[in-house]
Amino acid sequence: MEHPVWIGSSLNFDLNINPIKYPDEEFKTKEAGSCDSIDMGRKIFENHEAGKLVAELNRMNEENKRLSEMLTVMCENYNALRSQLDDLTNNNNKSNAKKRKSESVTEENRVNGSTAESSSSEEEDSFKKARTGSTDVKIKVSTKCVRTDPSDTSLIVKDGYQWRKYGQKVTRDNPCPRAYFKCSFAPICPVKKKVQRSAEDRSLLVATYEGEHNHPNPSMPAEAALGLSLGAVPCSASVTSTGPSVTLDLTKTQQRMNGQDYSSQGCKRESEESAVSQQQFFVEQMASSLSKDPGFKAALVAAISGRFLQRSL
DNA sequence: CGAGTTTGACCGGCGC
DNA sequence: GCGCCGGTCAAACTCG
Repeated sequence: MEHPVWIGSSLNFDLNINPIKYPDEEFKTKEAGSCDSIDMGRKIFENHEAGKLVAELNRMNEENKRLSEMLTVMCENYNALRSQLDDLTNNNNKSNAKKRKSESVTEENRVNGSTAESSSSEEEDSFKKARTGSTDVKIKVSTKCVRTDPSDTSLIVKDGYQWRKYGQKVTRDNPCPRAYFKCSFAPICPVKKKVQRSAEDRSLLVATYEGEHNHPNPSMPAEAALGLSLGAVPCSASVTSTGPSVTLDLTKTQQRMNGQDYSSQGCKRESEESAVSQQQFFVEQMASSLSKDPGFKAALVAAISGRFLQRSL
């Protein structure tokens, strides 16, 4: 990673840049007194330009603050909506499971009867687990159908996660072998995956996922990961009397992740361990996002140039 | 040599 | 109790 490793929750870039001696300054000292009227005019012009730049910087700073606040509000709204969606999905799953139990529909029939989309997904409770009596532990089961080349014998469904195959079996109702996978991206991830070709349509790979990942998807884009899991990252670029500084206030982010604010949104971490690893992941992603953000770069350049101007006055 | 895959053996649930 | 079946284990094997 080319980005710096930031320790602590608050990042502060203090741009204490040593005054740079411009060739112009040398010219001034050498020929002091010889061109007073020209120097005066230049100084007035520079003061005027610097004033304009400082005003522009202040304006940008205000706008940045306003946008940060808007972003925070948007993310809070998003989290609230997401928790509502989760509740609705859970309720739906419960009713679906009951329905399927009564109808005695096998999973294979359901999959074959699904739409002929190249890729589809749905979630349901494990009625198999319910059958075995362990109704307390609800394992999330989802299926995904992927259309592949029928001549391709590999049972690989690309979903961004890292899987380790631990078994293969030919089942009674399907001549195609079923492969068993465990998630190997995180050592304690409980998710399992079964992949089997559809008996009726050999070009259709049916992947059945059991359980939920306790880690982010390794292939998830940085922006999506940030938006889904963290919300806004408050940051500001400012020019003060003591000099310009760019501050990333991650304390708010941390509060949101660990404190009441975050948990009240229904986004509780599953374990402390995963929370710590996720924090590290997010900090890296934030650094990456900021370094790519042209707006952030512009603000930084403006702050540095403002500092130069102040020093040269 | 270590990590991942293959494959036969084994285990537990279920129906008869 | 027995056989069937799906799921898992683990030793052997392969590959980089």
